Amino acid sequence: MRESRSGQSTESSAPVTPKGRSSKEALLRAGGLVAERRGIAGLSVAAVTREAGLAKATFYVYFPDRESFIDALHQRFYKDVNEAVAAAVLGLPPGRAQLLAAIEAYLDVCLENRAVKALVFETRAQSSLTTTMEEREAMFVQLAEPCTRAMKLKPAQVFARLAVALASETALIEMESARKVPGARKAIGALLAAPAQPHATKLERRAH
Amino acid sequence: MRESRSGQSTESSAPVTPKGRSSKEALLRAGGLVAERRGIAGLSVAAVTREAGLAKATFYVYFPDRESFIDALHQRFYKDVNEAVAAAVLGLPPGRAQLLAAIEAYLDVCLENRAVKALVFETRAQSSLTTTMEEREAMFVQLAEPCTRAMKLKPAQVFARLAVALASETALIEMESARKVPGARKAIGALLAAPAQPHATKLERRAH
DNA sequence: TGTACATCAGTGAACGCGCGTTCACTGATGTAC
DNA sequence: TGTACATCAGTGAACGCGCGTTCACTGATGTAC
Repeated sequence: MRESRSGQSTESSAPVTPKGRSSKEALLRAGGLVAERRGIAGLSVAAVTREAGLAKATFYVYFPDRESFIDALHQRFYKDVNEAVAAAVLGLPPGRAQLLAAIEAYLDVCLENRAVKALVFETRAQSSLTTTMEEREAMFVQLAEPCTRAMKLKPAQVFARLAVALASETALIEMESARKVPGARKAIGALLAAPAQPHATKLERRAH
Repeated sequence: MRESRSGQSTESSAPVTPKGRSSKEALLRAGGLVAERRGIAGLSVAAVTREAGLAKATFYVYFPDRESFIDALHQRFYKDVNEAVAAAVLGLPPGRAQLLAAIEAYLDVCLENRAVKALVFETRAQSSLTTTMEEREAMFVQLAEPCTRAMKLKPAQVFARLAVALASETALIEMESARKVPGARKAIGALLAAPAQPHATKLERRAH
């Protein structure tokens, strides 16, 4: 509403000293740990500040309320993903190769941000999404759609959503074993290799 | 812990009169409505009883606690799914046709139980799953695995999970538009038509 | 060097609120004699 | 037919609890003169 200087609505006030910055950082890091252990329902202000070793009231020095804090965690994750994906697809034209490269980059970032990815997955299901959070969610599909379109998969948007779902499920598989699962990554490639011929579903290819 | 007679831990005590049965039914139906509107976090005892037009205390006549109630909703949904899927795959051998038939049946049940399906999707992400709920969740993958195995998709379990993820995402798509989305159903068929040849991911098929 | 002041980080204690749950109780219905 | 009793459904009011949030305040640091 007010936010005179920065314009970032997820921050109560930006810290100006190094100590302040590190406290805010500590809160966000603690948020990741708590989210991993207790999920979104357990992501209380009390739990986060306890984990960070700060007083509850300190939380409100850096974030206007709980929702903004969750949004900030969300935002961070997507910033990481965006950068990694952008770097990975650099120079690749929309199509299967670009889509798979983007998914690979996404999976790598998920592995580095296990805690937050879990939170993202939870948040997705709930109606408690901020408008900005919903927009970030839709981003993936928007990014994938030109690829499915170039692959002549119709309807392109539906295939884009399904591709994102495959990536998301694979991220979960990898989170469970806490490492890359090449079999799963290859599986995505195999499924997305299907030619979109209308009669494909009625044909048996291998079995004579 | 005790539960002398029925052995069903999700019920505080089974109603014996028709009136009692209808009250319990009203609570479960109200639970579905509230879950659809407010999600799992909004599925409070107060909200459910308000919706059902009963006193809060009445809730505890039929359910030992809130968790058991959610579990009961969960259980109902899976019972419906199980029956529909079992009927749909009757006589079909494990394989692509069986898998697609099962998914079709699953999607139909989801459309009839929009509220509860949303709840299931939410619950899946949270750590708050009961043991029995986790078991019900794993059921889908167990059912799909013989099919992916028969389709020579390796690793079969990974493909089974991805197939379930595709079905789940399609259920969400259909819930959003509140009706069947044939394009999405066909898309699943197209993706699951991919032959599992090891080099498939490196080949471009159509583009010369 | 000493002191007055502004700035920012940080906090203990309290607030109201809605939650899940329990309690002691009422009222209706059916059966026994 | 009348009455005593058991059974079950259902409830209003209260309970403690943990939550998010606010308040008035302290302490440390840096700068001005």
